[in-house]
Amino acid sequence: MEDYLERILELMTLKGYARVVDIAASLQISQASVTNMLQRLDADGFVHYEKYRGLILTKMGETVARTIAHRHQLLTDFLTLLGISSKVREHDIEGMEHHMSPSTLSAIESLTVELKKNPALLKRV
Amino acid sequence: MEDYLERILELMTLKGYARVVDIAASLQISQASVTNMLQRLDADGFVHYEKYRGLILTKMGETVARTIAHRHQLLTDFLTLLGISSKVREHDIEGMEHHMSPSTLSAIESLTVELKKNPALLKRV
DNA sequence: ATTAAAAGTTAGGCTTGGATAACTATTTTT
DNA sequence: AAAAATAGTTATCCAAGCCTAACTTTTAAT
Repeated sequence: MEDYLERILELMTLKGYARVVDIAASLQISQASVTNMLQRLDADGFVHYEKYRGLILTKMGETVARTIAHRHQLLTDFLTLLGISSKVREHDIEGMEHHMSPSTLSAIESLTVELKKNPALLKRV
Repeated sequence: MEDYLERILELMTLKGYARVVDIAASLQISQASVTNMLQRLDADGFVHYEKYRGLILTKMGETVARTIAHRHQLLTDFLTLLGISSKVREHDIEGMEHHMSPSTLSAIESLTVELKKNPALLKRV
């Protein structure tokens, strides 16, 4: 569910709308799976979805999606700083991001800030 | 599967054997689920399992389990250094550990080493 | 040695999140 | 406006991993 919300926000931002076919291509899953999940996201109040007509994020859906996107960015920054290649980085973030608590994330966030100020230390990593 | 191997090694080390009932208690799942997974671990060559009689790790199973345990310890060290409370820490590690690539892990490992040498920086995190 | 308790197993079922195939609706092309 | 192409939906199925209930085996107590 989080992956869907993340991708929907991304498409919305990029193109102004998020179609089933685009979400499916972006997540590399079938359109049928997307339709299915959209019905759940609607039932759970994260999107308003009208069949054949499209969807928009609800207030709540957008808030959640932004939190997820922020988390993703934060992890990207951190792993980039550690010199992890973009492919491995994306794979790892994909796996980890939905399981990390706010306190761990905020610690990593401030660690990243400090590391950016300390290239000497980073060179040793 | 990794969770099982990790816990089996832990019980083996701690008590010299790993019974179904102990694995179940430790992972907080039913005994039935444990039996089921042991059959898979045996089929996949990670343990030798004889029903009603117990189990031992194969060479391969032990190697894998040690790798998993090392990874877990490494993440524990890192998050401890960041000041994450043990409860949250365990929860997060549980979620993340099975999705991290060797390169990310080794970067975090050497980062942890460097951070230990730099308490001034850590204080700011 | 019998019975009771504990441990282990099997069978069958549920949920999540995927898939394919067949169908319907919408959009684009001619 | 009709036909073709694209998009979206529904129905049905699958696998992983968990569950409970019912059963069997082993161990412990009397």
